[in-house]
Amino acid sequence: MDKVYDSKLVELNIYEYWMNSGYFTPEIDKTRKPFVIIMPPPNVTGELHIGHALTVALEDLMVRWHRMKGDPTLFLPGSDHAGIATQVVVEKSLASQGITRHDLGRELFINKVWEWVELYGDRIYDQFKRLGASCDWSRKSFTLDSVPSKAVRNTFVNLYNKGLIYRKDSITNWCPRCLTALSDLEVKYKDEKGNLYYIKYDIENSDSHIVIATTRPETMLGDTAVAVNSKDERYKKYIGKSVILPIVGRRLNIIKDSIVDIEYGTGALKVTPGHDPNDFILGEKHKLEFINLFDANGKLNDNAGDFAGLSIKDSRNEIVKELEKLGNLLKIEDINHSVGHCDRCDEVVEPIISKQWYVKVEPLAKKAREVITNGSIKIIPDRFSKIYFNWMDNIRDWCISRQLWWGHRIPVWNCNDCNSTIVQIEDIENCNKCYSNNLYQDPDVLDTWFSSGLWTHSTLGWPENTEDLDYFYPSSVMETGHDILFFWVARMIMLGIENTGEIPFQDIYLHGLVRDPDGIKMSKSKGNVMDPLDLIDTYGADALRFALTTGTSPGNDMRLNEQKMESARNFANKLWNASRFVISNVNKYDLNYDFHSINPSNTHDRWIITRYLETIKEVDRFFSSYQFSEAQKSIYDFFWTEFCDWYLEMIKIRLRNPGEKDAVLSLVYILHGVLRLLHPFMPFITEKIWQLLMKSIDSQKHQALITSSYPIFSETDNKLIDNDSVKNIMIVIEIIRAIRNIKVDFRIQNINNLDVYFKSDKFNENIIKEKETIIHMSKIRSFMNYEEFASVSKEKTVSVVLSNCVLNIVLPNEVDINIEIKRLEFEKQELISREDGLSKRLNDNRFLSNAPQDIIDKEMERLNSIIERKNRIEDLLSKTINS
RNA sequence: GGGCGAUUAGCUCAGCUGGUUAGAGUGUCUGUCUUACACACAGAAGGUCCGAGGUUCGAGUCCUCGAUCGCCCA
Repeated sequence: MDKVYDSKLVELNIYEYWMNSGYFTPEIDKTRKPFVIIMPPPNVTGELHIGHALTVALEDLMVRWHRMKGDPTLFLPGSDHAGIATQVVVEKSLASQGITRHDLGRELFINKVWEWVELYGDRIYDQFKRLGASCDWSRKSFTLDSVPSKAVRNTFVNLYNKGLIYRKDSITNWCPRCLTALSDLEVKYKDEKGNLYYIKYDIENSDSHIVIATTRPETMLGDTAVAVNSKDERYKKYIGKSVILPIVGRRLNIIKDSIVDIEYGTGALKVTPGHDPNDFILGEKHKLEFINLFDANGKLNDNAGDFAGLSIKDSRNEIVKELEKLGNLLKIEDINHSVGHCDRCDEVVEPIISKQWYVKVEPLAKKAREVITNGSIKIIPDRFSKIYFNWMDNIRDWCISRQLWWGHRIPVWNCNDCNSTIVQIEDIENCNKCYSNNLYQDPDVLDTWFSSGLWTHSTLGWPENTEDLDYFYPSSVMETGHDILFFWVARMIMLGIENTGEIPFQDIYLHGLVRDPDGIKMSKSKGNVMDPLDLIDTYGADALRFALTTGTSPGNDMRLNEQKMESARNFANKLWNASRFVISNVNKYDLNYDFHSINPSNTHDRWIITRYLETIKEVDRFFSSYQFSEAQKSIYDFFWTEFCDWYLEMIKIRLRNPGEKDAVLSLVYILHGVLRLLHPFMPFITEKIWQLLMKSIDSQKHQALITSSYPIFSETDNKLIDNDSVKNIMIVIEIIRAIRNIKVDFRIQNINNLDVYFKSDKFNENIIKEKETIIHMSKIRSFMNYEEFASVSKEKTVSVVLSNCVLNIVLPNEVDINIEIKRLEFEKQELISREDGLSKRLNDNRFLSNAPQDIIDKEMERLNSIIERKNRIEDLLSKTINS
């Protein structure tokens, strides 16, 4: 084994070994409940980013834990066609050759996208493999594969037939760059600086006028009314009259509506039903005319008169100029307002009227709400339930049609001859009614999230009643980022219940965002992304995974930086070297490693095994309650501090003695356990070491770590729990620490020239047994019982009072008695203040009558031990002063 | 406007049924190449747990109010 662990030499081989051995594919065993995670599908042409790395780290650790616990475990991978994103990428590439998708036409363009998918589609899978994701690749799925596509059509047709999908002319968010409708969720509102334009609308046949204020003056071309609040004294008199729309000259009625906010702007509202969601509602209510100003390419259309052909952005300037010229523009104010942007391309979204397909969500949402309320599905962390309810309770219909080419085409045909609309699962040649073949399919495709919403069951074969669907559905955990709770998780619940009648998963685990070292969201445009593949190259996949799950809690954002990566890599190296040490010792012995019969007699071994078993219990508890970071920390602390820093050092002297088989057995026992404990967090290095360890203890048979058993505390382990050994080792550690401290305090070089004497009322025997350990680890010359102390010069002696014994340390030089008194006084003061606090509590009747007995006992014990120590120090002080 | 979260050591964060002297990583300072590991070892310093009330024998932890920052929804 090399002195430094090199992840590059290990990871690829190990992954191939697992994959070729078929460890990722579960065996269906109907007598056992499977553990299933269906991976959130990444964009098929996307690249691995740090969010994926976190997702894999968390999912794979759950998956590996369950697999090792013996559950039939399925981790199902797949990818998403990502409608807009993929289409935009391919369009960009075509643009570099001067071609647009319209030049190619729909069919050729889609072929181009498929070519792209063929070329890059596997890249993201290869990247997931580098992270160590133990997915069942034989079951991988793509949203445009035939089964998921069939699921999409079935769902659409079912919902349509139930009246839950409908088509309607309505006001929709529309992205002028992507040239498609968007759902409400795909619009992100940002506070921005803008202007409030005050425009004068002259009252017809009158000298007076009304001033309206607007942030989007260009939409005035589509105004069809002016609305005021009937309680507004300023405008009451104008209700029922008309104004003349500047530039256009159209006559607009002045209507009243209580929705108009008297306080906002001038209190008079221009009503543009074609281009504002609120005005749309007003328009329907008051039966106003709806004027659409934009064409499908985001330019102003003929309804804009002289402005036709301008882009939306340009039209604002032109119209403002014109209003100014006409003297209708009174003033421009700076304001902050909330502006909707396209989630995908960040362009300002325009509300326009168009014919779109919608899902009537309310009936679905009702059931989806219920399964959280009644606990059928649990959200971790729980606080996201509230956010979920809040959304479900204010839900609006979901616009699912997109004016794109790449995606699931809507299964709706119209007959040009008889005008009928046919909605069905299978492609159609002839009209159902008139048998005409003069049909055309709805040109739109479905929102990508529509197919993603079926992911929990479409990946398992639905709508067919497959064995996979029967066995693996519903899945165990849906693990994903909290940012897509509505987009995805909520819709999977709605559609999962709708399609299968069952919940799609039992638990939802939501993770936070990975941010850059300054806490800023990573983005390519900001240039602050940390590339997971670079991090893997530099530090190893294990280190990346470990770093991503260190010190985090569910749902909370985390920052990643190089220090964390280094720290994780250092831990891997520590594991490597400790294992190197263990294995090198194993090779010196010919032992029978039967871990079931382990029962060492030495205190060191009994102590470390007890601590190991306690760690197992803790880890199991943390894993079961989704506290992965805490589980990881338990293992880290046990391994590094107790096992490496103390146990390994302690037994080094024993290992010099060739008869010490128990020490080697215990070493291997613990390492064997630690590797299994750590495997879900650091799969590669643990598997590699496992192979080396297994080879060294038994070259005949060895199983892979990935399929070995996760350590679990069992009843038979109880006999190995030895609290007396723990107590003894605590005393030994306290003694060693105290001696080391004195050596530093008195600036004694690290040479073995000190004699230390000790005295203990209760533990003399136990301490003397550990004499060699103490000498070795504190690097002193001798360690003896107090009786032999008489002959030693008191001037050179420093005394330390510990909780269970007193040490007298003889230094090479005389000790300044004043410094010694000061040191003892300081300790005494500290003990007195603690004693005061404790005795106050223990004299308080309210504490005694209310606190549970075990707490009172504990406090009592502490107080006694403090008093005892204090007395010893006082004793020492009086002797020191009097000598 | 409504909701959620965060505020704990210089920095980044844990701390999930309220109970020792509040922890870790990292950084800083002092030593050490002690034959598993300098990606290491030994030791040290460093905290009014955002503020103010309250509940309780006991509060970083529970409740109320407030401050600052962030996020979500409208």
